Amino acid sequence: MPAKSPTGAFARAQAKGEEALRTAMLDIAAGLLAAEGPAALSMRRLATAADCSTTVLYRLFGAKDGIAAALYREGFARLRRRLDAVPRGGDPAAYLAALGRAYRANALEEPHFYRVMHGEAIPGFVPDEESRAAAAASLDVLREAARAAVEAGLLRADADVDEITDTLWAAAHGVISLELGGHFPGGLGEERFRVLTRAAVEAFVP
Amino acid sequence: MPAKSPTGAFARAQAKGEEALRTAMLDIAAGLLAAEGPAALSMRRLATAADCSTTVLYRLFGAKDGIAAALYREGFARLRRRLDAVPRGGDPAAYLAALGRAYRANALEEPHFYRVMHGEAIPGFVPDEESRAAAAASLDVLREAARAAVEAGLLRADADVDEITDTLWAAAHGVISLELGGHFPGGLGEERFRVLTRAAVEAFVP
DNA sequence: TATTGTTGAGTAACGCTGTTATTCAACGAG
DNA sequence: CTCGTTGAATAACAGCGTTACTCAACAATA
Repeated sequence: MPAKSPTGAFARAQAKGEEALRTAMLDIAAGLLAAEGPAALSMRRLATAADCSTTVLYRLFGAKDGIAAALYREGFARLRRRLDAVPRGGDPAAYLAALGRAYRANALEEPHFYRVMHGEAIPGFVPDEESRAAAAASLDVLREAARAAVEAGLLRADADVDEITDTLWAAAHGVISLELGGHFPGGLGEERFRVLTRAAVEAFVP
Repeated sequence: MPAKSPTGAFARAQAKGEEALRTAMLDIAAGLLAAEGPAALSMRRLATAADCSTTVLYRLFGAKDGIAAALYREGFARLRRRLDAVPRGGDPAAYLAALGRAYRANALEEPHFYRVMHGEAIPGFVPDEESRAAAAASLDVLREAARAAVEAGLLRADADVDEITDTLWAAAHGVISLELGGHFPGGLGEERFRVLTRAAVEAFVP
């Protein structure tokens, strides 16, 4: 095998145009993040992993913030896919509970991603408006589930759907954030998670 | 004034022994954190602000983690003082609401501290068991308020006090964390905060 | 075909970070 | 007076984000 043959992920994706290159680079970054945590997300480390120089990264993402933003959006996109994949059975209450479990599972299976999605991990990063809108849109299916539950008479008819949605999101995120922060010694478990989040649902039961 | 005269905060505290020195250094760190954010918390910056070398910091705190741990505990100590200062009027429900407002006010007035307290801000820092125990103890007054509310018959008698406490904490923290993350465009306001956290209380009302 | 202009990547540097080995000054004990 | 200890400063190491400079490869033009 000739030494000059391009074998890196960078060279392989380079032939397919800039967009493919960006995607490939983001894949590498996501892999690095999931495997080794946010500390491994340095420009040099990333360039080495992709077999290229840091210049390429700056052309593709502008700066490190660009990579952080891409990972932020990727994290919420994964969450969205995860939530969308939850089967909506006939029972709206069971569906809401399943969404909660899926949300938590997504967070715990890739905690580094969850931390990036909530401002931790990458020091100076603040998502722009568009990214935050995309993040909020990841919860569309939750909002729909809340609406369905109201219309099915399972939740109070006079309750605001947005209020329900935000309450549920905050409750789930709050518990998971404290769990990741180590504030529940010995972990939490699905049952305890259900207990600590059920108030957010039950308060809206007529 | 002779140039050799010790005028820095370091020199001033040095005369009072090691513990005073540590306290003074922590004060400087807390000021730097509150004023300029976690990015300003570098060993060199801190040493410069205290008019000493970085060596002193390593003797006092071991490593940067030591400073992070100290700020973590300081943040929760401030929270505790804040919550303890809330006047407990006769009405347990109003007291619980006031505790919630105080918790949020504390977080929003010094958001950098709140971020340090919840793992953000200082990349690699993970609090040890003792620090986390102290953090949990900051909420003792909330636990007491929950117990009082149960005993007053305001909350369900069969409800577990720890369950109520954790539910309230997670609800408040979840809303505030999302608020700091920019997920409520245009901010939140006390009224909206009350709305989004009231489910955590109302679910326990008999 | 020869020349020019453009695009894109690599190198090396700047100033910053956390950390520590080395050096040196001050002080108390013998 | 000398010795040992304590504690602070200096300077160095590797790594960080970022970018100015350099050069090679290719397209367009004369």
